[in-house]
Amino acid sequence: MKPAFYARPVADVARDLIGCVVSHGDCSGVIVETEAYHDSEPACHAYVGVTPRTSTLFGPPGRAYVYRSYGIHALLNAVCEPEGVGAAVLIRALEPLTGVEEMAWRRGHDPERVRELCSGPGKLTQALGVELSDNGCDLLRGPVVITPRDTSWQNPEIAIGPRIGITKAVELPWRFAVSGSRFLSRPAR
DNA sequence: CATGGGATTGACT
DNA sequence: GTCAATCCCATGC
Repeated sequence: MKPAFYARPVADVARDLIGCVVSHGDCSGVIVETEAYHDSEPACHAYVGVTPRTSTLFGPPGRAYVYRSYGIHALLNAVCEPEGVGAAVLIRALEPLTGVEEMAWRRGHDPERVRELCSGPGKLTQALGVELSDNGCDLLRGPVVITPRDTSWQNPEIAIGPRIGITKAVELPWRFAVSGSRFLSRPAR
């Protein structure tokens, strides 16, 4: 993934991240679901402006924004658009690729039930072992890395719809998911 | 300094 | 379908 990839409109990056691979250590998965967030709309954390929490979002693109949700889960985002704009793509679901045994162990699950390993934004960070300390890490250098689509994922069929689990700016069609994938947090429209 | 809410999940009725 | 867990941090006094 080139640095310029992330310095574009966040919804474009969200769409183009579908099919790319997220890795952490020996564990990895193909991105099958994303959502875009931008400081111009109230569902985005960056809507309130630059604070200690949102400084990562306004920082250089191509970094990880990791935050704690509901006091329990870590959620992984890729910071987008030029520095000074607060925008990021939330990674919502992965199709497990490598390190399945390790991910199942972290999730306290049977490795056979691959479908439930990374089918949600909180699940995939737990499976990969991504934590709050990974906030701000360079997605080109790691520890969390995103790499381009494999040849088998060159032209995924993508379903577009409204974002999930938010109460503001509910109408924006900024959720992107692989049509018919069995690894989504929720089925695509 | 106190308070309230949340980009979720899993357990339970 | 309902609901609690749990903690960071933005906001307001």
